[in-house]
Amino acid sequence: MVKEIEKDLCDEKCIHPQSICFIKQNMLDESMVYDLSEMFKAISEPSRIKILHALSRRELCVCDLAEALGMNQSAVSHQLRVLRSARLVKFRKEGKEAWYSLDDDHVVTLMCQGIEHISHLKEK
Amino acid sequence: MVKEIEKDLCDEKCIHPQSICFIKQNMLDESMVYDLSEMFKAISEPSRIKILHALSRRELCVCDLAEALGMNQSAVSHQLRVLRSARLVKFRKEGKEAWYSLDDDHVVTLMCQGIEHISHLKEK
DNA sequence: ATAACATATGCTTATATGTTCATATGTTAT
DNA sequence: ATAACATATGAACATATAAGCATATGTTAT
Repeated sequence: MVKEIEKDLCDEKCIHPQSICFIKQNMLDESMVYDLSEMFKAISEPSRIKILHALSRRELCVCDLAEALGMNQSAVSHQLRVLRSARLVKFRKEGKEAWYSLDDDHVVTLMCQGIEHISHLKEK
Repeated sequence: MVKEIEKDLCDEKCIHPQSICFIKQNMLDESMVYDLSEMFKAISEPSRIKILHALSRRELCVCDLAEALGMNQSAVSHQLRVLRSARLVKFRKEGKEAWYSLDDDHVVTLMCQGIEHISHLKEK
């Protein structure tokens, strides 16, 4: 019976059919893989990490971010666009200024866990 | 006194000197940003996500990974190399085969939290 | 209306990275 | 020794992306 299922899921070339069947039965679906990828990609770029970390402390305008992080205005704006489309930050306009803040604390939580993890590795 | 510190840390161009000082005083150091970036980059690539997820279930050889994930052997091998240098997977040789497994449960924990997060978003 | 300013964005360039192909390395069986 | 096999790796190519420049958009003050 189990053999039958394995026969359906695997082809003859399999070296370890059971392993392959097991993986195939437990795979993440494509859209989950895609979303995970997008999320981690969003928080894997050094300048975006700095921006998110800064915003985790307080709401900031583009110009302040640029000045504080030593980036030029255009670069910050481009990265904020990426963070916006990943729904990680939101903003409100106040006159000429755009004040950005985190849209999603959860992602910063992930980032902080990453920080803990790395601090841990460094202690060793 | 506080004004003095701010004067040291900010230049005249600042639009909101206090914000900028605050960020500068609380910045992640460069090496942390770099390490975070490397770690998240390692788990932000679709094929690497699939590989890590598969390995989180059981030890697997290259060929099984390739077959189960529908990738060619070379692509898997290249990605395993990336994961190895990020110290996320380890392997042992057994005859012709190389059996890979996770080196670091913590990173998979991060991945799982990502999955929970996204599932949560999708429910809304 | 005009000037000064804050931000956004299209375009370009430089660089990074994933995949494939061909091949090298190392192992097992005959 | 040779053939078959599993894996690793170098080279080439295609694609993605970050950053800078120039400029557009929208706001405020005069």
